[in-house]
Amino acid sequence: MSAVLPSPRWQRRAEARPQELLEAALAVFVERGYAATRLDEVARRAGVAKATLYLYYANKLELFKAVVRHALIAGLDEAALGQVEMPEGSRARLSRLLRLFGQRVACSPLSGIPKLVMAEAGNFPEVARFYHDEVIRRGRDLVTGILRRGIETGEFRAIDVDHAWRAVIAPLLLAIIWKHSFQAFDPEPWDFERHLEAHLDLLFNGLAAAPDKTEG
Amino acid sequence: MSAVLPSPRWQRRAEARPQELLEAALAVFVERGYAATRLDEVARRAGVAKATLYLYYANKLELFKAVVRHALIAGLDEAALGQVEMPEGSRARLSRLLRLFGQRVACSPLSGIPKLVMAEAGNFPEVARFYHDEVIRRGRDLVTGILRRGIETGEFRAIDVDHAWRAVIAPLLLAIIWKHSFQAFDPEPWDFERHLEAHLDLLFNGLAAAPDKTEG
Amino acid sequence: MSAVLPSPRWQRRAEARPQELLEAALAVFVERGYAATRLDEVARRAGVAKATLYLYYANKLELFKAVVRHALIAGLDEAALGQVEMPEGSRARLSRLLRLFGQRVACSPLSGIPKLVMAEAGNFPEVARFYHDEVIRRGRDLVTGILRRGIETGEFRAIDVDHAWRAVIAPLLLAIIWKHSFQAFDPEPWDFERHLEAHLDLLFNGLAAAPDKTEG
Amino acid sequence: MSAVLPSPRWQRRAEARPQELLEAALAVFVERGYAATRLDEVARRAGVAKATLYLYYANKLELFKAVVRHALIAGLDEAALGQVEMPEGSRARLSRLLRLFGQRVACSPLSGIPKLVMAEAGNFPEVARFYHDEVIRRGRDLVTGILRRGIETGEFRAIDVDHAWRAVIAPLLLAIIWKHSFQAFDPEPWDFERHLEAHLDLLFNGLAAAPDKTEG
DNA sequence: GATGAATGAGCCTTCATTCAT
DNA sequence: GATGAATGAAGGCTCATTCAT
Repeated sequence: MSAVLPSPRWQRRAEARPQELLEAALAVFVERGYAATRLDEVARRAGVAKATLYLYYANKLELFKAVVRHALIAGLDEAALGQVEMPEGSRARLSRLLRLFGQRVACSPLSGIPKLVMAEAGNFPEVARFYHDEVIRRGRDLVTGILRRGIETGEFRAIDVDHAWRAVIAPLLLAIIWKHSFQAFDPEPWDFERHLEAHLDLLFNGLAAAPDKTEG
Repeated sequence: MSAVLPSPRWQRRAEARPQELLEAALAVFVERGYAATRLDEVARRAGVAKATLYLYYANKLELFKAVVRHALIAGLDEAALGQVEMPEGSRARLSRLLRLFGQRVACSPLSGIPKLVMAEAGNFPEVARFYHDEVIRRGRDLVTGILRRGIETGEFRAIDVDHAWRAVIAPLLLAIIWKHSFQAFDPEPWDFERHLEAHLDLLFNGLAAAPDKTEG
Repeated sequence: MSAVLPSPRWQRRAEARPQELLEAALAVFVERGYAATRLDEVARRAGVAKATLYLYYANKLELFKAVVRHALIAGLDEAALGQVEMPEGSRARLSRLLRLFGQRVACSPLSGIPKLVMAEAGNFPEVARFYHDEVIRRGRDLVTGILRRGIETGEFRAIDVDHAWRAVIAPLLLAIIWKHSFQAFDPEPWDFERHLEAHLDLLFNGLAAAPDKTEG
Repeated sequence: MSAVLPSPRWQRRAEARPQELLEAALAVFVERGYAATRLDEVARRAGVAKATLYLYYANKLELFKAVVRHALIAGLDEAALGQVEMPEGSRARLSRLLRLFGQRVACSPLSGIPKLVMAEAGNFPEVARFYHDEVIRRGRDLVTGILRRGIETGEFRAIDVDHAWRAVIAPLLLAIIWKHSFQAFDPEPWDFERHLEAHLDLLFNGLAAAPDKTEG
């Protein structure tokens, strides 16, 4: 029978389409940011006509929201991988966590997602809330968990965990921003490894339980 | 009666104008970001015609540069000058610098500028280059200068200054991002002071020249 | 009743559009010149939105080029082809070429294009270069080709072809200028035919291979 | 009496300012053409503020008219110098006239005026009429006078003087157009001398009274 | 369902012109 | 009279969105 039917000019891909559109959109949003993303380009990369986007998403904003939701779910699964417990010391555990994040996120195309969120969160509270509640909270819990355990075991000094966790994470996020925003203008090539080592060096010395140090 | 006086169509304010324009522009850039800032709106807020902007600044980019110079670079140069004059130790010096940045930038509306730049640098290479060359470089030089001096005097350990400076700054930039993107969704109120203290605590312990600490 | 039919907001005319746009553009360019032509007006005359122009032509310059190609270059190429096919003498050939140009260009609205180019070339180097490279070169090649052939066959004197070709063409261009600039103020009606005859008369006598004529 | 009356406005205009303004304006109009001339630039070259222009000329158009009037009067006086009669033959006379025009106008900055007029006449009938009546008519009379005399004396063939005069002048005008519009895009340097020689060669051969020549 | 074609609203920038001093 | 300062009206171009097929 099918031999009789004229082959349609396009194929019905209602199933696969949304996925493909989201992936193309993610790529462009990550590269360009929200405002600078042209739906023309998204469509081109997805291999469809621009109008086709509107069959699936009401407008640019809805597409953006769908992209972030979709991408963050993937990102969360990725993050979950890093959570397997190992019977190591707190220091090794923290080290492993940060290195893992470096490999899996900061040094991969995935880094586009936190970058995108940091860049656009201000304009899209929904996105910000989602990311805060689902991603950041988990990351924070991981870090504070390790810190607290390290303090209990005496490996770390008794620091203000609820505020210090950001200082632990900050250099990794800065690395992501640097890579996406300024790397191109820095004459020296970007060396994430040494950047991370410098941070860990400072961090572990800063965390280390030691005799006494007075305030500055 | 005043009703008789013909209200002039416009006022001549050559002296005050640049200031007023910069202030209006700062406000709009901070609220909307670079790309989304409409010169129409800047002009409206400054109470002038759009064309008047072009009497003082050649184009949008130049206006932005002027805003950044006025709002950030002036402060940085001031800070650099202040640095030389104080006969303090490196630790106090670094502490003072970071606290100053916290007060003057991170906790003020000015924080909108680094936020904006981080968000949109990817789309506006000229903006990114300018910020990198004019602002970041100044900040980096201040920090690395203090670190190097501290190492020379023996206050600090011999760390990898060229890579560690970002770790010193990162928590402040993260604070800015946090404030603009996620603060609203955090049940706990944002306490920059304690955040900074936690960072300084870690940092100075991490920097402190001390007996022996082995790698992790 | 026809009143019930919803009149479509626009019509889809992918086939006919380019032609229509070019015709509208030609008319406006001829009436107003290059700089003074508003794309708004071109669009209005073509019955489309301004943005529609950009579906077919990247910008004003490209639109202009397309107009010139459509209106002039096609004719020149046609003329060049015709040249090869005719078994006439060089004199008849030159005569035919100039008469053709007279009919097709000088005496038609198309004359607006050379006029416009001559008038505005100084301000739009790209326009000038395009016209020089695409139109003038073609015209020059046609003329010099005929002249050289005529000299070879002995029909014409051995003149300085590389400099004389402009003298062959000049009266035709002057005719165009006259028509567009001064015709209206000349009490005598403009008689292109006789003007051309006077030129050809002078020209062919000037070209004719003849006994001896001494210098002046 | 005049000492008592306040000096009328028009008297002030007869002083130095208008001259300077006109000269500056001439230079810019010649360089840029009418539409592309910026009053800003005219003012800058004249060393006055833009608003000052409006004290002397109601608007851009009036300034343009004044410039053309002023410049062409000077040009005509210049041209009149060449009219002194000499006891030469018609051929030498015509040769001298064209060479003189070449030197004094085509190869001098004055060429900007005919160019300007040819370019903008279509849009400014007043200018066109003025130029036609005052300049072109004189040029035509000079040329036709020489031609008629040459025919009478038997030096020239009996040609259609009333139509041929344009063919005599055309190459010179084309030279002016070429210089201003296309010279820059021609790889070969512009050689006015040879261009003129080629024209005169053709012209005098075409004019020469000679045995018999058949068909055109 | 899919898309090529079309558009309206808007933005940055320019410039002749006018006002206030 | 002279001018620095200001502006209104455009113009070229872009792009999210919608329609006709």
